[in-house]
Amino acid sequence: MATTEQPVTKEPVNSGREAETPRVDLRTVLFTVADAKLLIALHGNREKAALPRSGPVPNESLDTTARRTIRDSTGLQEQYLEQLYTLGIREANIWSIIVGYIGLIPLSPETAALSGTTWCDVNDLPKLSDSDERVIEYALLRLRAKLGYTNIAFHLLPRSFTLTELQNAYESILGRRLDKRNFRRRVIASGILQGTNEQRREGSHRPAALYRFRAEHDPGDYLTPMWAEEA
Amino acid sequence: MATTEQPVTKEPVNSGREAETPRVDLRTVLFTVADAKLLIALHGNREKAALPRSGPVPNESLDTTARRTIRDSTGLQEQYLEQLYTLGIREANIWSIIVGYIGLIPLSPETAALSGTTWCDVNDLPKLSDSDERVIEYALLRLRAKLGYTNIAFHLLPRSFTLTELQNAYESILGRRLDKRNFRRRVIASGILQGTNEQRREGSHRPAALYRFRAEHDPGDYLTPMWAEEA
DNA sequence: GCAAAAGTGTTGTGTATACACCCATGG
DNA sequence: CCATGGGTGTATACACAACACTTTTGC
Repeated sequence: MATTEQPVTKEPVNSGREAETPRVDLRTVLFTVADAKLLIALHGNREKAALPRSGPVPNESLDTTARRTIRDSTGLQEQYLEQLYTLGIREANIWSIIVGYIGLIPLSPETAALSGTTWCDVNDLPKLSDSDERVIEYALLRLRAKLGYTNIAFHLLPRSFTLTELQNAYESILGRRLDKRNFRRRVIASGILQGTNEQRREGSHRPAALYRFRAEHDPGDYLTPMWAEEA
Repeated sequence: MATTEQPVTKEPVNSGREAETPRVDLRTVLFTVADAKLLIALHGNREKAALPRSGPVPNESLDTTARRTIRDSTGLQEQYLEQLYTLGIREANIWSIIVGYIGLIPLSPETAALSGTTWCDVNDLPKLSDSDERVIEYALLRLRAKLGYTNIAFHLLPRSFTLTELQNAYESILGRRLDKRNFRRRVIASGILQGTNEQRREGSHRPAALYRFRAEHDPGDYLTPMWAEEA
C-alpha cells in the first residue's frame, strides 16, 4: 500500500545513469562530563578523528542501531539516547543522508579508558569533517536547550553523586555559573532526587550528602506544558 | 521523547545476498485550520489515502525537498516547515528510512480547492499505512507541544485575522477551551502582533479588530531559555 | 583555629490563572 | 430592544532571581 508513486518531477541532477541513491549514515554524539569539562567521544586519533558512525540495519530500529553504534565503538552503554536531526549532504562526492543522535553517559572509571575512542573537550575539538561538525554543533545546541526544561543532565553522572557535582555538570554544559541555593532548591523541589543516607568525605571540610535519582522519574522528558488553564 | 522506540517487524528477510540498502522516503504532514477543525492534507481519496511523499534529491537539502513535496502535491506554499523524526521501518517488505516533516499553512480561498489532495479532519482520518499513522501521530504531538512555547499557530492563519480567530485556532489544535482575557493579554504582550486599523464587520454584533503578525518576530522559535540567572 | 566546601531562608518581582461585566452592531 | 460576539481589569498564587552567613570537617 505504501507504494503510491507521486509526481516528484524534479531530478535534473545526475543526468545520464540510473537514479543515484543516497547512502544512509548514523552518527552519534556521545557526551560525558569530566573534571568540569564537557567531552565528546571521537573515533580515531587527533589527526584523523570522526564521530562514531554506522549504516542502518534492516529490521532494526534506527534507535537500536544508534545504541549499538555507541556500544560497539566505545564499549559503553549510554544512559540516554535521542535522535537529533537528519540531513542530506554531499561530501567527497558521496551523497549521504545523515541521521544524527545524541547520547549521554556517566563518567566512571571505565568511561575513561576506551579503545580506539578518545574523549575530546568540546571547546577544543580536532579537525572534523563538515558534516560531523554540523552534527556536533546541533547536538550541543540541543543539549544546552534541553538542560533548561528537562533533567537529562542526570544521565551524565554516576549512580550516586553530590549536589555540587550535579551543579558542576550543569555549569560545564551551560558554560555559566549558577546560584547554589537556587539550584538546590529547584532540583530538590523537582522530586527527581532521592537522598541516600551516605555521605562522601573528601578533603578537610564538611562531607557532602550523596543522592541518586529515581529511575521512574524521567517522564515525558521534553514536553513543556503551558496553556494549562483549567477550562 | 527520550529514545522513541520503534516496533520492528522482525523477519528473516534477505539473508544471503549482498547488502540490502534502504529506500529513503520523505513524508510531509501539512496542517491547516478551518472551521474550528484541524486538518491534514492527504494525497488520494478516502479509499486510498496517504501522506504526500517523495524521495530525496541529490544536491538538495532535505528541507528543500520537503518544501517542494508540499508544493508539488498541493500547489501550496507552506508557511512553516520543520523536520520531525526519522524512522526505519519495513513495510510491505520494503525497507524504508522515513523522514517526517510537519508543515503549517494558512487557510485561504485557494487552500480549499486542491487537485489530488484532500483535507481531512485529524479526528476522522481514513485508513492509512502504519508508517503514515506513526508520522501523523508524532506530528500532532509535536504541534500541540510546540504550541505551548512558540508562536507557530500564527502560520495557520491568513495574513490578517481577528483575535477570536486566533484563539479558535489554538483551541482546535489543543482540543480545549481557553480563557479569552488571558489569551488576549498573553498574545498581545508577546509582541508578535501588529494591529492593523481595519475591522471586520460580520453579523449583528460589534466588529472585530484585525491583526497581522510582524514578519520579524518568529525568532529561534523553539528554544526555551531558563536557568537564565545572571551569574 | 583556620581553610575549604557544604549547607541553609527570605524577600521582591514577574508571570499565570481565575473570574464577570459592558460595548458596539444588525436586525 | 435584544441577541450576538467583541472587548476589558483585578486579585491571588506561584516561580524565579538575588543575596550572605553558619556548619562541619581535616589538618
